[in-house]
Amino acid sequence: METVKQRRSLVEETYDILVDAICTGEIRPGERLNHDDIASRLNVSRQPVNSAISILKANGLVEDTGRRSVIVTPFDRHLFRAIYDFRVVIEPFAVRQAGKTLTPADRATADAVLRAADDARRDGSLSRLVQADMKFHEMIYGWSRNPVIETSMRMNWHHIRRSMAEILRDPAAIASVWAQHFDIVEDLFAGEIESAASKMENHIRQSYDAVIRVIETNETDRIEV
Amino acid sequence: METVKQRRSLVEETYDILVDAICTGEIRPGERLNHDDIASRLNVSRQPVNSAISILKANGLVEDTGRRSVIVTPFDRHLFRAIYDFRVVIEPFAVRQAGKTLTPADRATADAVLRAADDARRDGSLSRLVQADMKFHEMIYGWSRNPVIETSMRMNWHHIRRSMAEILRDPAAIASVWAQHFDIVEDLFAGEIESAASKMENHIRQSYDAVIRVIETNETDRIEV
DNA sequence: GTATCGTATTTCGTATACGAAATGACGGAA
DNA sequence: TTCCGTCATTTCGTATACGAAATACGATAC
Repeated sequence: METVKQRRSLVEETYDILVDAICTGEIRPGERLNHDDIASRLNVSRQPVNSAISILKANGLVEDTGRRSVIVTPFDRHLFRAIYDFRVVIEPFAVRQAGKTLTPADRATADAVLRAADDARRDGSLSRLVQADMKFHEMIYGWSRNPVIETSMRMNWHHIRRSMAEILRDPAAIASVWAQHFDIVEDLFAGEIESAASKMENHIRQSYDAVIRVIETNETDRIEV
Repeated sequence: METVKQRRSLVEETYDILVDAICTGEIRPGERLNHDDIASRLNVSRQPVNSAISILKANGLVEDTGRRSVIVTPFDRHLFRAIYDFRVVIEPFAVRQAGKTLTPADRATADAVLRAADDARRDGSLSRLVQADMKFHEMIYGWSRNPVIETSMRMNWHHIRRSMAEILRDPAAIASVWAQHFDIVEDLFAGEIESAASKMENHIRQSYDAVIRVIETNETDRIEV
């Protein structure tokens, strides 16, 4: 017999919904979060909303204004630079660690992830494409068997998601990104760990350049207080 | 004129107190957190305790049992391995970044931190020594001007604190740790960035070995459910 | 004596209540 | 008209209330 599905608490549900709303831009940077409003919209009381917002605050997705409401932490070019600098180091590290324990059985996972991206490309679904990109990198984190990589990247991905949609608007960029993902997987399963790691490093550097290009182009759109 | 001191909410106060209690071992791994109990002990209502525990849960310091209480996440040798593997990569990275922007004015900060450690050694205060060790590394994170390093290491430090006290019980280890810190600072201000980075890598590897040694020796003490 | 079930008690999650601080609106004085 | 003070309203943080689920305990059957 199997165990009963663990009911998620309203706090967790609320938290996830708010994270998503922030990452998709449904709630804009700088916008206020009104407890009553959110509570009635989600059809819960203010109490779970309050707890969820405490978590968001602890994670830096919203910030205190010193007044009577919190706001969505504004986009910050410096933060993106920091995240990508960080990834340039962490992602190749994850690849090297992954290479140590990888088994042929993991190939199936990789194929599934790559296929999901193909499907999303065909459907032209931007959000599924972002999802697939995240899944690819999370797969590598998982293979690294280092939970610290996974948890420390989780927060970053919330921010990355906030920009990723912009990059993947360009079909050429999409093709290039997934060609690189494919190469990295190939190298990994061929046992060419160092080659995979350095391809990953290049992959991140290129994404970084793309993000910066997009942010600088859209800069005027994004300056909002 | 300076701004009025922002009153901290009971949630934040409670959170900090609980983090501290967990890290010092006052609440043991595996122990349950009783809302009523904590609330009356801290002289607040259950509501801020509830929110604080939600944050602890989101950060992995406590975990759901599926029953009616959360427990302090048990010590996990695998986690320490993961944290130190991670640090072996991140700390030298932080040093390299720090080297890019370091100015002679930062020397004063470094001296203050090193002196604080000396004072703690003389007083034989273990907790202040742990504090000083953390301050040293946080100083480097700060110099790196990469906020991601700082935030991703914050959670890890909670866990590191849970073991650090053990290492620093050995006077020889204390001397060695701080000699290494001193060398790293010297190299950094002499502009020998690569040398500083590689000394940092060795420093972390050695601390890692020390942690593992301590944990393995004390293993029997620590297995508690 | 042991196993099993029913009931009392504890404990948590969520809703609601309440007070304090921030915001906004209005009106009077300069 | 502009500035400032007062009062009404909104909004948040925290406390308390309440129902549901988990645990503890005791009684009954074997």
